[in-house]
Amino acid sequence: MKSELQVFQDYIRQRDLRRTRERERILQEIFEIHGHFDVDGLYLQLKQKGVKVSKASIYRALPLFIDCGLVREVDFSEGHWHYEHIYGHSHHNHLRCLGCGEILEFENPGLDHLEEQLARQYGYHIKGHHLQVEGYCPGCRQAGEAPAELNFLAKDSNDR
Amino acid sequence: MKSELQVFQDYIRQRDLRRTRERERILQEIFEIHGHFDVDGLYLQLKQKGVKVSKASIYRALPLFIDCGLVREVDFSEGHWHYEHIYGHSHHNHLRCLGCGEILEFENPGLDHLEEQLARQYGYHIKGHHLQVEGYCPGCRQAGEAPAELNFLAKDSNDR
DNA sequence: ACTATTATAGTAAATGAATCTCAATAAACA
DNA sequence: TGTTTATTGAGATTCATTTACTATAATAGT
Repeated sequence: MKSELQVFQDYIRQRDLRRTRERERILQEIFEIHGHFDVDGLYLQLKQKGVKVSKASIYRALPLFIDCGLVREVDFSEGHWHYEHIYGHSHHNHLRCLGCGEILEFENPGLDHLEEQLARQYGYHIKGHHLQVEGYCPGCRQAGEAPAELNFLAKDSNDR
Repeated sequence: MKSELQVFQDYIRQRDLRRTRERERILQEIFEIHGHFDVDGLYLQLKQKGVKVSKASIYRALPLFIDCGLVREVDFSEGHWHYEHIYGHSHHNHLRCLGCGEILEFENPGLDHLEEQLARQYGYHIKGHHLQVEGYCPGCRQAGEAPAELNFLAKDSNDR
């Protein structure tokens, strides 16, 4: 399998773009990160290592990485985007705890089938999907299970 | 079934909050909107009708509507949040065209089962999920099916 | 109804993520 | 080596959202 750097270089080559040490250093850093990241964290992490890259360059590089399938947007929370590198990982979705923010990853092959069905049904050419499930982890359940008097929305039995 | 106004009033009553004409007017307007909306559009729509409500009030009211289950965030695109009213509608997901932005709604009962499975597997108390499928609609397919030379990411057969 | 309390509205200022401008730099290539 | 032009960094800018502040008005108690 190509390395992420090779993928990116191929992408660069096929456009009017240029290889630069900044972009490749940013890409390297992203693939050294376990889990999710945001622009600020990435910037600080590079700074701590003495790598001089401006935030503007990070903001400019991310759409390229996304466009060539190396990175994807995970979610927009806390007022900004969170990303993850996806190249070399099988597609997965996220289960997020609304209490502590913990994020678990899980796979759901059933969604492939759903995509096929949607493609047939609506004539779409499906590119992908985002699925995020939210709830409270075992440790946060008590906090999450709001006091009964707040359950004014008398949902029916398929309440989830 | 309770009206959305009643739901909101119950919610208000059970907190330290107060009923105000502004919030109830905003809520009414939201439920008159077909489809998705954003703060700016909602504000203009109210303005056109001669309703004087500040954007700040809209921004302050939305979290309340979301908290009591009347409204939900749909996605963050074009630099701001999009919402929809959900009370009285069965849960659905979105198929969005990356070309023209068209949004189709579809249901997927299979996700209920997924939620149950995740609850069992990880001990989570699941509150809900967001699923968004992306692709190109029949009219935009040609634009979306990028020139072959750009498919440098040699994906395998489960490419979707 | 009158009063006290305090949540809420509106306005404008503040915040902060993301984008853009522009001059200097450095890839790419003849 | 020289030319072309994409890219960088710094700072300014934009724009959605939040906040501070003061006036208002909703609620509860009398």
